[in-house]
Amino acid sequence: MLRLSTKGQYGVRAMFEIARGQGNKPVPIKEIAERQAVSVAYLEQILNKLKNGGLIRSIKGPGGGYVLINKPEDVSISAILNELEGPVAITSCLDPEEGCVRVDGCVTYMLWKSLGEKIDAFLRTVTLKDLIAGTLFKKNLKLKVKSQK
Amino acid sequence: MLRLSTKGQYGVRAMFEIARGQGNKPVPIKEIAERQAVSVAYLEQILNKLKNGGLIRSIKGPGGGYVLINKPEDVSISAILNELEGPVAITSCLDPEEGCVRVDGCVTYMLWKSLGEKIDAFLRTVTLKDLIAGTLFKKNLKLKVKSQK
DNA sequence: AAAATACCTTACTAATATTGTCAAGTATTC
DNA sequence: GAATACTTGACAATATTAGTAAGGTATTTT
Repeated sequence: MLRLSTKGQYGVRAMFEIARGQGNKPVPIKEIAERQAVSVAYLEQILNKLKNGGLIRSIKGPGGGYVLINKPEDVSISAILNELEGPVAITSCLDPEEGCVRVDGCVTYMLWKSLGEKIDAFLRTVTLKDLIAGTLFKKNLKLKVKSQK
Repeated sequence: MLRLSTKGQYGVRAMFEIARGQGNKPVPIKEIAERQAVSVAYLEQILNKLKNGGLIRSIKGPGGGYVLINKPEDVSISAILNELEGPVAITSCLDPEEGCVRVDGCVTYMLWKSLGEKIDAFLRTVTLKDLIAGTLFKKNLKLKVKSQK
């Protein structure tokens, strides 16, 4: 359950590829597509969204490609996924574009809301730099959920 | 993103209804269906899974209905969702029934794995009793993610 | 200037998953 | 034995996902 779409997954990986090329040359879409074994056409849709969201910019012409707008340490996974799939919304109640329909006293409303917030809080703490450095594993060990029932 | 299916949502609410009737009489499916404005036929599918999963049992005949097998404080949301939708698996890589196909060094593997674990850890801390008591909100305030970068 | 490279946009389609409905049972109690 | 209630399996409508296809436009290098 709670599967992330391939768009989100590929998007994060594409951003990773672009971030890795940071400082050197722009990363052409073809290169990203090859490394991820995804079609250029599909990637174009994804990168387009990220571009409109102000996360990357494109450089045309030979030698061109995509470049990050911000530094890798300033790009969170949350920001990437938000652009590609909108905010975390476990239920339609919590989707800003929909809203609560059901009558009952919304017993579960707080449950799904809390879960969504927890997820986003986590995704905000992880950045592209973490992916590049491969520090995620270590870092995660230090992130603990403290229950004080 | 990360939407939970209605099956999972209705399932949790159905379990809530059954838990609320605990100690009194078995809760007939018709009653649950009415309170949630869901068809009996659809609910049957859901309750059937929960029954096979050992979370509830059914009592036939007039006056019959569904009853929890364990106490509300021993039934976590995680257990319910696991039965209805399988374990949290953000990507197919992490689905026990599938597995990793992609070639690349799995840069994001730990990311999705960590997220999945975080989600499940949270869902394990919330039980039907919490929903009944309405303590979720307060409790959640005390659950903090401690980042020690 | 023209060719090569690379991005840009829109439309469309196939596959899959979700969200249910429907029908015909079986079991139990009053 | 009639009413109540659960049980099972097949099926269909809808929505979403995942991806293709085609025909652009913009920029740089030679």
